[in-house]
Amino acid sequence: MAEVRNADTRERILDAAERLFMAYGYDGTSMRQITGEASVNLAAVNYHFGSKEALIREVFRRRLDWLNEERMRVLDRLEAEAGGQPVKPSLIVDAFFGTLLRMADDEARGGMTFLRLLGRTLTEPSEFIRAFLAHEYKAVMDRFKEALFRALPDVPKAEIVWRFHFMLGATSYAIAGTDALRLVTDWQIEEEDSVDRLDRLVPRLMSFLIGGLRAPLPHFDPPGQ
Amino acid sequence: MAEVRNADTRERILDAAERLFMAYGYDGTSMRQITGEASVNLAAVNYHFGSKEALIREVFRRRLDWLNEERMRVLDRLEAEAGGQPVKPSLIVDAFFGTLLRMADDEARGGMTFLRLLGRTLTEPSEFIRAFLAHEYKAVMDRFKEALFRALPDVPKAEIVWRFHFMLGATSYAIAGTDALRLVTDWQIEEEDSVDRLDRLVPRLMSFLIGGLRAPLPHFDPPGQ
DNA sequence: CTATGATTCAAACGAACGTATGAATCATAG
DNA sequence: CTATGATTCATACGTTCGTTTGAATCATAG
Repeated sequence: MAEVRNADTRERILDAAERLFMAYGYDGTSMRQITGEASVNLAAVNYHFGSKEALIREVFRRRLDWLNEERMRVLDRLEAEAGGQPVKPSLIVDAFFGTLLRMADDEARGGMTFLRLLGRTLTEPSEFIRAFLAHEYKAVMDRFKEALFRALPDVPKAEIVWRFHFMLGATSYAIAGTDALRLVTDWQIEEEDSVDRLDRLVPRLMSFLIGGLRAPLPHFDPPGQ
Repeated sequence: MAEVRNADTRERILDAAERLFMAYGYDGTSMRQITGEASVNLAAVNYHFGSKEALIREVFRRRLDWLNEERMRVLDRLEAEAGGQPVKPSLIVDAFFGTLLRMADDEARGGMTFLRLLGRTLTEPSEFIRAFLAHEYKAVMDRFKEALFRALPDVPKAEIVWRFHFMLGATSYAIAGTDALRLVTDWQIEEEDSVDRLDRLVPRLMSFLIGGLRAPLPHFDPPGQ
């Protein structure tokens, strides 16, 4: 029995789908674009993955499995080194967002293409995609929220959750790419070539995130508290 | 000659399109959905607007024209009150992002629906939409960047532009709505009802944004500068 | 009332969509 | 070599897409 799955076809489809979903979105990318770019037959996607929905789930799973496990490993190590004490907030933020951003340099794990796809997809309209991501992210989110709760015992938990949310947004934009940056600027990012740009993006974004996370607490004007 | 355009049909189409584009995205919303929800004939969109592309442009123009003019007016007033001195960064940020967020309470100007649409659209894959938004935003962006340059003379301009970008991302996520928040939390936002939620979101987000904007500058590790 | 132009309407267009089918081709086990 | 099951392939299905058409309806000007 010949049971060896042709890994090459599967990978070629996943690579093409990753790139096209990043560029044109889920609804904006057709099966014929994907199979054309991957140089495989139109029926190959349904044969190997079952459907377009199942394909994009696999596109994400292929990268997110490793990413979220790596995030857990880094946080494990930080907590072990802290030996019972809470981990510093900046280290927790770096474990979550820094680990993500450093994927950009790792072409074997999707590199910048996957990062931009992920950045765009968190606001993706398609319900099933957001539901899928929420499910994939649940465990790692809970771990990191808990770590932040312990690291910032004086900050109300609701406030921490909101700031985590804000940090996700800032990061998504940052990695959604230069296209979105066109909203803010029209000059090419001056004196910086694109290799340099990423090296500088990480510390830039980290400063911003930590500054936001550690900002003075808001006070609510008229009614509540 | 009967030259009075039926404003009712146009407005009903725009309202339906705004709501549906918010919920399902541009590619995910069909003309038949829009005209069905608006209770108008299928051909009405092409008759009144020309095409689906022209329709979504009008959806945005209807709201953004006022928003960006209002932002300019607020900044005008702040600069007049400062009388030559630079305006405080927190006031500039509030003029830009606070003015946006306060639209949520103004149902006549789109309210929360338009805000969520805008939040989602800044990462919209469709090239022509981002190009259109960049064009619509150019003037107001330039004004606010200039104001921030003057307010923060010690911060490199490239740094300010990036941080503006990060602030846009955090805000987009915040207004893209509770759906995206599901990534971070699964509990209903506790003790807060949805009316209360918005009143608290604004000071929460503002604290975060100012904290990020005023964070210590990053230093770039190995090579450059 | 009549004429005119704006608007609405039902119906249809060709193109593109995701998916399914059954035969052809391939690699391997026996 | 033959048999088997995995994979590829060309082709087609039924649906939905955005847009167009030409007649019907409406409101107003003269």
